[in-house]
This record gives sequence, C-alpha cells and structure tokens, in this order.
Amino acid sequence: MPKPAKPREREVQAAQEPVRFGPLANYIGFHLRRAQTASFQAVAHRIGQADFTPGLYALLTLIEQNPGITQTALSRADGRDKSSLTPALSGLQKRGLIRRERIAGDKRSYALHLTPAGSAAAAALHRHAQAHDDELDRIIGLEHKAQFIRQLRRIVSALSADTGEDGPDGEAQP
Amino acid sequence: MPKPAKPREREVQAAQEPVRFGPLANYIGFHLRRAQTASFQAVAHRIGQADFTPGLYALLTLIEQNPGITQTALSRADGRDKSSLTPALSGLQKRGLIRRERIAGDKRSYALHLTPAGSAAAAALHRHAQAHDDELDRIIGLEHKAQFIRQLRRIVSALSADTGEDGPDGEAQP
DNA sequence: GAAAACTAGTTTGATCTAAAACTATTTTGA
DNA sequence: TCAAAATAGTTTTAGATCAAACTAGTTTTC
Repeated sequence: MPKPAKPREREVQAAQEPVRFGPLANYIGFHLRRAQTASFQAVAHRIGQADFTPGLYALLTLIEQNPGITQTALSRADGRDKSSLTPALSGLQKRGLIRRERIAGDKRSYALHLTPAGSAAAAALHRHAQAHDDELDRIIGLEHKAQFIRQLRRIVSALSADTGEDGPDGEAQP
Repeated sequence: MPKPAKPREREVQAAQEPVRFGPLANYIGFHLRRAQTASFQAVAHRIGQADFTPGLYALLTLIEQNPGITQTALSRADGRDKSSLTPALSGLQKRGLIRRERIAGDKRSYALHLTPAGSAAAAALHRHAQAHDDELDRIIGLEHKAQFIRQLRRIVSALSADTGEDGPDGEAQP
C-alpha cells in the first residue's frame, strides 16, 4: 500500500484530495464495508506471518469453544456458507490443527475438534486478536463498546432474519 | 439460503442451538465482519436483479459525485485496491455506463465519467440503496445513526492511518 | 416399509479481492 | 539534462466467497 504522497495540482477536480461521497456518506452499509475492510486488513497483517487469516482464526476459536461442532453449525455461527468452509477446514486439517471425527449416530456429519497443535495456534492467535481488538477498543472507546457491538449484532439478526439465522448470542460484555 | 428447520436432539453438544462464541463475542472485528456480510448480502439480493453489486454501485456513485476522478483516487475513496477496480471498471465501460477519457496533461491516467445510461442506472440504484439504508436506519435508530457512522469512520481512518488513506469526509448528516 | 422430503458435506462455476510484478509515463534531484 | 524515483494503470497469481448442483445418508409420511 503506497503512500499517496502530496498530489500536485490538476485541472481535473476529482484528482484532488477532497472527494465527494454524495449519498454514500450517509449510508451505514458503505461505512460498514469500509470499516470491515480496514479491520480485516489490519488483522491480516498482524497474523499473516503465521499464515492465518481472520476467517481461519474465527473457525479455530469457534471449534475451540464448541468441541464436536458440525460444519453446518459452524457455518451458521460464523455467518459463512458451508461450501466456503470445506476448503478452509481441509486446510486446517492438513496443517494438523483440527480433527474431523465421524459421528456415531449420523454418518453424514463430522464432529470437529482442535488438536493440541490447534489449541496452541489458537492461543497464539488470541493474543494477536486481543491486541487488535484493544486497538479497536481505543478507537471506539470502552464506554461505547457494548452498545456498538449490540448495534452490529442487531444488524446481523435483523438482516438475516429471513434466512433463519441466529445472531451471536454468546456471553456479551465483560 | 435454506431455513435451518427445527434441529433435532443430538448427543453432540455443539449441534444444538446455543453456540458459544468465546472471545469472539467481545471482538468488534468479528461482529463487524458479520454485520458487513449480512448487509452486503441484503443489498446484493436487492440489486442483483439488475446485475449490480454493492461494489459496482459505490463506483458509479463515486464517479457520479466526482466527474473526472482518476482510478487511483477512486480506489482510495472506495477503500479497494486499484487492481480490483480494473476489471470492475472495464465491465462498467463495456456495459456503456461509464466513459474513460485520457487526461490531456497526463497520459498515464484516465478521467472517469458516467454516460447518460450510467446516470440512469445510478438513479435506479439510489432508490434500492436508499431502501436498504432505511432498513438499517430502523435497525440502528435514527437517533443513533450519526454516532454509529462516526464510529465506523473513525475505525477506517485510525486503522488506515499508516497507509495514508483519507477517511470519507463528505457531507455527514442530513 | 418404501417413496418422498430433508439434511450434511463436497464439487463446480462464477465473482471478487489484494498483492506483486510489470509497462508506460511523469517528476525529481544531483 | 538525464538518471533515478515516483505514479497510473494493467496483468498475473493466489485465495476467498456464494450459489447451485451433486452425493450420501436420514427422517417422514403414507
């Protein structure tokens, strides 16, 4: 990502610094995407050294918190399509971080577990994630954090209501 | 997106409704991604009939608001890498929605403009976008909207500070 | 007790994305 | 001035994502 480095004068208005956002400036969706992208990139750079992405971290954590979870339940919890999980989980398995066990009563589904290596990786990633979220906490302000997360969750549950999804209803605030 | 349809009892804890989110429950970044995904999908379904994506809509609007903008400036304003814009803009040009004019003083860059067809498409999309954002407004509450957007923008500008990006500083609230 | 409907997971196809390498041009600075 | 550094945009590469089609196994229903 190259620094913009003082752009020179131009006859074309738009090449200058001040860009007009028009209706986008008032759209929650637009700012949501920009904030998410920025956050994603920041974490990705933090944990990219260890060959992880924020998405893989979320999978490891959800499996850690819910040993034996199935892929479909994991997909719902993570808000990603189950077909997206297939290659991600294969990768984690190939790296020896998770196990997939057949469930006795149902030969269709797998029970997912972390391996010891997976637990270790998760522990290391938690530290990075915590550091990143501390930064976000500073940006948002701890006194606003609870409400901010509540608002984000409300968006998730309201917009995916028609798809029957459950919003993250875990333990909310410390 | 299939409805989950009342899951039956299982011996595996995790297949049940209540999924534990652990540290993720308190991570702004996690909820940010989930909210953004949900919002993106909702808009995509709305405007998908017309073969548009939220990303294409943002490009059209930014070009509409900043006639003659260059691709690099557009990339910065939209928060996406310029290489991502190349195919998107080629598509818009092929569909006759934008023009790319060589800039007199600089043979490297293009000045982007909407065609009349592009303006018409943008107008139609604005209606969809407005409808979607009205829904988000209801979810967040108009009395909280300004602060919510301010928080999202703070995340963008704080996290991309090292990359030299400018946060969206357009006209803020109505 | 089958046939039909449903569920779990994978495969395939189409998009979208960032990053790095590359070409062409412009600016800088010694 | 002219070589080096910087900038605009494209190409290439690799990876992620969803949706739909598919396979295999399970439940429902008549």
